[in-house]
Amino acid sequence: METFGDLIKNLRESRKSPLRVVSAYLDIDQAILSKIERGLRKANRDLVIKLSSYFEIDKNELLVAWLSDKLVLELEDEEIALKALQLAEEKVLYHTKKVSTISIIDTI
Amino acid sequence: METFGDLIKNLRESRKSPLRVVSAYLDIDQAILSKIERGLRKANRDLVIKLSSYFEIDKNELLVAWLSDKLVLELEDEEIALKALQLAEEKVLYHTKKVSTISIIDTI
DNA sequence: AAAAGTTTGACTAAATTTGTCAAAACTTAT
DNA sequence: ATAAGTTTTGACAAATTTAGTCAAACTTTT
Repeated sequence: METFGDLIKNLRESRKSPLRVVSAYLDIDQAILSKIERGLRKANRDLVIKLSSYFEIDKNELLVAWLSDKLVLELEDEEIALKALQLAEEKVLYHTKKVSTISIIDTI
Repeated sequence: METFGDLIKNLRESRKSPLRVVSAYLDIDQAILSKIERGLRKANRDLVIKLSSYFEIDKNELLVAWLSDKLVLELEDEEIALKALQLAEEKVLYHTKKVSTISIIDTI
């Protein structure tokens, strides 16, 4: 399964852009980009957005790849990982539902 | 939906234990426990395990509640939260499968 | 072998997290 | 009402983690 780092490394190589060029565009040191590609450093949200703009790909698609990687990192080697993910999903769904209910109430 | 903080606060109150007593058992300042209960501080893994032992409840159950809260925190208000959770699930499943495949190969 | 590209590690700076404490604010019982 | 017990708050310092910088070492391409 492709990590965020793999994804942007593949994108960069398919475009034959050297680290030097992409990192200059992103305004970061090329050592950092190299490490991000190999999963040794985490990108931040702004950087992900800049990357989507550089490679001209959908912003949210890249954000999802990046965020999911962050989640997996948080889970580490926990054997309870799947259960935690599922409960987190329920919590997010609950929040969404709650917010939209409030929105509906607000409009009445 | 019940957060990790709510959960342990409810447990503590149902047992009529003051913060002073529980925090002494956990060997932390009671201010920290108070903040953890209200979601202003994050517990760490060891503390969660101590809590499960104090309240005599299943360790993994409490760890799932805690980990899922951490995941939700990581997602913040991202509208792409659900997609990221689902992709993270796929990544975790892939890892698991990969590991077990390697194990099988190793035994041959 | 020279040039271009990538990786590594050491170092500093910045930011975040964690722990401590005491006073303030509540709550409950007398 | 007040005293005692409990919880919350916020300021502060210490510790840990994360981010950025740089140059040398290593690898690949020409």
